[in-house]
Amino acid sequence: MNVGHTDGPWTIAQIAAEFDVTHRTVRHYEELGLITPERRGTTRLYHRRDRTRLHLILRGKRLGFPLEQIRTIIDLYDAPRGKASQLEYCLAQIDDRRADLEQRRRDIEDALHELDSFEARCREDLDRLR
Amino acid sequence: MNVGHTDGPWTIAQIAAEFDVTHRTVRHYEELGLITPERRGTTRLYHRRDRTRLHLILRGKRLGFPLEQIRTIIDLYDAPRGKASQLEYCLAQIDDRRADLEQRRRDIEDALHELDSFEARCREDLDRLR
DNA sequence: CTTTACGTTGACGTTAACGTCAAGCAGTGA
DNA sequence: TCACTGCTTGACGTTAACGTCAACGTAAAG
Repeated sequence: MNVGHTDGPWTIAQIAAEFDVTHRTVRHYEELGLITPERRGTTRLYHRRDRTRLHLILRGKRLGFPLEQIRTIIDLYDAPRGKASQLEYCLAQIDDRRADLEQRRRDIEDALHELDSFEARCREDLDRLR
Repeated sequence: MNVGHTDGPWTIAQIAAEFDVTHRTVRHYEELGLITPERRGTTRLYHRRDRTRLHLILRGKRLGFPLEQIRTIIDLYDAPRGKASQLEYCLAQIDDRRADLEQRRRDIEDALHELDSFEARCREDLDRLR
């Protein structure tokens, strides 16, 4: 069986193409500390961990979060949680994040409902025109 | 009964305070054509229509849309829809917008689920620590 | 009648998130 | 060996979304 095909380390070009971003974008995220690829000599090598992070970054961007905030979020997932104080801090952060996301969800629901009723009005007008 | 209290025209300071933005921000939105307040002499007067638009703008911002895109959306709501061709254009735009919003909603659902399972893990760890 | 509070128009500054060269190194197939 | 392809590091440019003066008009209040 072929195992080396889907999980080896990836080059910056492969990563960029797969996530449909430019190489400059990937580098920018690294400059901000959002991803930290391995270095073989001077060349960057991306592992599964980096891909996971990139995935989270791009979703955060689609949701309109600034990169700095995205960094604190994905760092939270990777943060050490050995002591009770650290775990409690995590739980508090989680609550904050959830509140934010739920607000956005409400906004989206509202927008979708308005869109629905607007569509209904348009269809009525269109029917009446025939 | 008092009717004049809640629906007169408003000044820029009142509008800005009520929506918790700066006067500069309101002016910026006007520069981009997102709102077009009345002018009494040189002074701006904001009506219910402007408030509705501002409300849509700020929700769009919370959802991470760029102002230019927000403009096309709220213009859509106010656009003339007399002819069938115009109505059909509106309906097409509505579908586009809905697809976009639904994508965002999926992203949010995913993020919330990850947050849930992350919280569960944290709580387990915390329980085990006691 | 002058201060004080708001309002207005520039116009330049700032931050975020990259885009866009330029110039150089490194492996590799002909 | 040489040309080519891909990767790397600067470093400056750009766009969006305002922030931040400065300088001025005006209307009510003392």
